[in-house]
Amino acid sequence: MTITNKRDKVVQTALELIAEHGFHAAPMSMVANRSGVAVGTIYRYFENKDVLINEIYREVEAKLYHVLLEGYATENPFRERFLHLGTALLRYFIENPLDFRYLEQFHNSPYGVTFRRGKILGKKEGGNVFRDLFEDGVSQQIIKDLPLLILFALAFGPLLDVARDHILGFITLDDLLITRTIEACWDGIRR
Amino acid sequence: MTITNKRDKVVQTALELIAEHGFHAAPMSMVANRSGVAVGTIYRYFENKDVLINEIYREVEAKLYHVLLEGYATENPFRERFLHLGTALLRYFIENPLDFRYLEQFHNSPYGVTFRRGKILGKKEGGNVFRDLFEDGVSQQIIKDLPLLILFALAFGPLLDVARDHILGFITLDDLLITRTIEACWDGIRR
Amino acid sequence: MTITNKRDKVVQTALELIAEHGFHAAPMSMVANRSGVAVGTIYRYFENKDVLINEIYREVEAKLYHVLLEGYATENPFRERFLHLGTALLRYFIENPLDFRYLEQFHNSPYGVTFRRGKILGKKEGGNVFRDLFEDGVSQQIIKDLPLLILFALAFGPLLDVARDHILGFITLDDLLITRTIEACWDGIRR
Amino acid sequence: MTITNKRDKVVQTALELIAEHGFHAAPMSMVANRSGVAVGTIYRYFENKDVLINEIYREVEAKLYHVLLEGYATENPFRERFLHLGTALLRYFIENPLDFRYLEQFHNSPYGVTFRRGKILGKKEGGNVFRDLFEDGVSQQIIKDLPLLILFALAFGPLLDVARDHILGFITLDDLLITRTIEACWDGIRR
DNA sequence: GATGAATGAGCGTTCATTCAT
DNA sequence: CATGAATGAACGCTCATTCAT
Repeated sequence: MTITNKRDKVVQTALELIAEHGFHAAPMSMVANRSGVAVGTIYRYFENKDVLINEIYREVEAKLYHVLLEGYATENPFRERFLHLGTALLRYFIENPLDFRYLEQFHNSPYGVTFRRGKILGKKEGGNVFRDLFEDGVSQQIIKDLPLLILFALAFGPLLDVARDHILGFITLDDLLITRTIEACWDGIRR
Repeated sequence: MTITNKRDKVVQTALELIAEHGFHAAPMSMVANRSGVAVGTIYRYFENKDVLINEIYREVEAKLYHVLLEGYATENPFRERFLHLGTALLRYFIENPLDFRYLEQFHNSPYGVTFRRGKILGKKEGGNVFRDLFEDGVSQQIIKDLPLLILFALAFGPLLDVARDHILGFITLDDLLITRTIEACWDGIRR
Repeated sequence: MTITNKRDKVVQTALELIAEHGFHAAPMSMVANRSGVAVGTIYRYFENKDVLINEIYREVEAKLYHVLLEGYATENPFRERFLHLGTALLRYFIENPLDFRYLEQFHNSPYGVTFRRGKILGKKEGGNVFRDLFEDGVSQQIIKDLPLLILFALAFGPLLDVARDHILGFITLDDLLITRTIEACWDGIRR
Repeated sequence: MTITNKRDKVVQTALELIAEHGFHAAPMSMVANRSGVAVGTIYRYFENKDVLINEIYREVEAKLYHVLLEGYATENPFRERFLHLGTALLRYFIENPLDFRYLEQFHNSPYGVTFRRGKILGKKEGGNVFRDLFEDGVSQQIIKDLPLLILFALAFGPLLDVARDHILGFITLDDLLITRTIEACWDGIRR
């Protein structure tokens, strides 16, 4: 699936460059070069570098949410829904390390500061899923009665750490390890 | 406690600038200006910007380890030791938000790449404490039999997230919340 | 013949600045200014200052060799060939004092160290002419049997000195003086 | 003969540094360091760097003249006097390569521009020797009737070139070669 | 639409010089 | 006399952005 669309080629190239080496290592001229596009062309599609960076973020986030919600059934029992999301999240990052790295770069930068509030959970559609899930769990007295953000931290914080360690090659996650890790997170939040 | 020593003033200023706005937003000239020092003076104490940045890291890390180990008794039961470290860690970050932010900037940058492996846990004295603790816990069959890095992620990942949320003002941690959060982490790792 | 090409304007400006005042007195910003070009523009054409300096050298050398070889006939008798080269060399420097000064600055600097070996004589086409000529002269027993470098020194050293004195205004070389000087050099090398 | 005098230690160190690597490679702080002296101390003895550099020049020149005039007898025949000076000059440079290199650096720099006029020959005592010698030779019709500077170039230009080649290791001068080179210079100037 | 040459503010770093001790 | 910490102008170079073609 080669990208012919220039705009998308730019997005992809910038994503790779930034994910691998940070914002510093992705001058517009280099993005242009590797995209097979002229510098000026990038500015046709994105007003400036900030806009490009934010746009990439939005696209990655959208892709991620899309995958997370695939096969997610609101009517399933809480535990099942939690395991689904946790597993999908971890798998997505393992399979898309560039996206994971980009998200990390983004969050840990002036760009991401405004978004930080809810990390994986946002404000949009995707966000509500997490929020709904955990509010549901709390009111059903299945999980601990703690502020949402703390529940998120307990549930997903370890997953992100573990994804990073895997991507950096410090550990190797297999199916069993993934399952056991997510169940440990479950132990952390359940009553 | 105003700093009179120029070297330390530079360290403090750079720490603040970087913690708040990132490495980009801390040009040497600005560090100099805000330190009330000439640019050249910085270079008397630090060979270059990289050295300055690494030195700040080392100092923050040392301060943190010192606090963590205060009152830490190897002979105490596992759970007690774990709670001690978790609580000390979280409190330290809440009380030293600049240090927390600096550590985050550092780890999430080319500088920190080499250190990333063990986040809070390192190689030195401090690091062994964490490693020793968890290996102890595993062999005593008190905590889950998982790779160390996963245990670390479960135990401390949420604490860092929660510290960040507090520092950014999204939640307010009080003693009760701190205790409950750390106990939730405990639930995550214990058998 | 005004230069419209920016690259060449930069080369010319840098040549002048360096020839007249040395490498120190030719900061890139000044070269840019006097070229009517922005600093960044220079770096489109030359990777860095070193490259610019070496490139100028190459161009001057090429121009010089070209002139020297104009009308040079390998089949002529030795003495005639020698007089041709000596005269062409001296005349070139008198007519292109900036080139002369540049070559001097270059040779007398870290840049030129690697080239020093053969001063006027090089490795390329031009260089072989000198080498061939003198080896020919030695084997024909027309000139003294001395190491090539000493022959070069005897033959061309005085010409360079004399060119310098002329350019600096300490003497004024006319056709007669040029001829007599070169013939004196001839006396120095001939058997 | 270790130098205890601080002023002289500075002169010696600066001479070495500059001779070997050029003015660039001899920051005052480095000169101070290697001299075992504080930066400020240098400024006690030399108003500024320029003064230091000119002072070193003066000392080297004086040492050189002293050696040249050793055993120089005005009453000797012209040829003998010429050979004496040429030999002494060449030998001095071979034995004091640092002095040679310093002199070259100096002459080929803004500092030396004002002195260039007479290269080896100056204005002072030493200078008169050369001037007197050649004016004598011309009026006695022993050497060619050419401007003094041209005679100097013919007589000493090759010697300097040859000294440089020796110092840089491109040739190795022995007694025979020295003699033959100087006699070739003699051939260049004699009638 | 697309191009890429051109721009220049801004960065990290060096080093001659000063001056309080 | 001697010290060396402190200064800050100046340098080489980068890169986001513009605009004539």
